[in-house]
Amino acid sequence: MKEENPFCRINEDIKSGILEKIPVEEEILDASDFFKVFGDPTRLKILTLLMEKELCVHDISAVLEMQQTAISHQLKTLRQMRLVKYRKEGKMALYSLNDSHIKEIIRIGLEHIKE
Amino acid sequence: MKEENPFCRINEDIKSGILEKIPVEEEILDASDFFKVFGDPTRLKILTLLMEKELCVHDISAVLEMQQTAISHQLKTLRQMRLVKYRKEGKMALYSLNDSHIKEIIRIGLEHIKE
DNA sequence: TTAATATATGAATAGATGTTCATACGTTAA
DNA sequence: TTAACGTATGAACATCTATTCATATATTAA
Repeated sequence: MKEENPFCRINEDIKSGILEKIPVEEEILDASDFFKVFGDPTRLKILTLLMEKELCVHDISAVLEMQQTAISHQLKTLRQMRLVKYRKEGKMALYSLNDSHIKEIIRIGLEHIKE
Repeated sequence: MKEENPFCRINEDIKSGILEKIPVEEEILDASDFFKVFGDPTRLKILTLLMEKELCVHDISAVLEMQQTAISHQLKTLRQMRLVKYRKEGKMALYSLNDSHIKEIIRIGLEHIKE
């Protein structure tokens, strides 16, 4: 009879038991992509700005003192990840937050680092 | 007299007004580093595993079917960011979650992607 | 139309990052 | 001590990514 769990090693049954409880691969990949968005200082700054006020691209780049193209590229990422939405008003594109999860996540993150 | 706000552009007063409301540079950098941890699939898998159960390094690498060194490197990151803690038991290092924020953040992330 | 403004985007580049490989360290058993 | 196990770590490498530069698109005013 085959020996089981000789050391710290788990057997196949326990392994599949644990695997059943955690998110499937696709969910993990989607979630890590989602969190990755918050993992860049520029994007996090943009998000905290938009928590305060709807802003156009130029204003964001002015406040952050960064180039407009850099901001536009990051806004594209934020749009694709559905974290921001925008509306056109004349030449301007006015950006705002898309979703209530965002404020909550940022709040928890800021809380964590203050401990 | 100097013209103000000719287009969408904000002036210096509004700019500093907004800047006062968002986290300072250091907080942004710390928070984005914190979020960055969740932005990698391997680390997110490890965290969801540890949400279920205290585990040793070998078990984690067995369940995730990844090399032990890869897991160890990521555990180092997780330790440095204070997301996990560990205790030694004989040869083994038993890892567990360090902080209640973590479950909450992961829960919100998973909720977001299901929408 | 031309010019100015506001934004978007592709390509290039430099820097960051995750995994692997080799190896070292610490513990326990023989 | 030697051997096996469990873990950690530095270096190398390939991949990813954020910014910059050049440029395109769209809108508005002159």
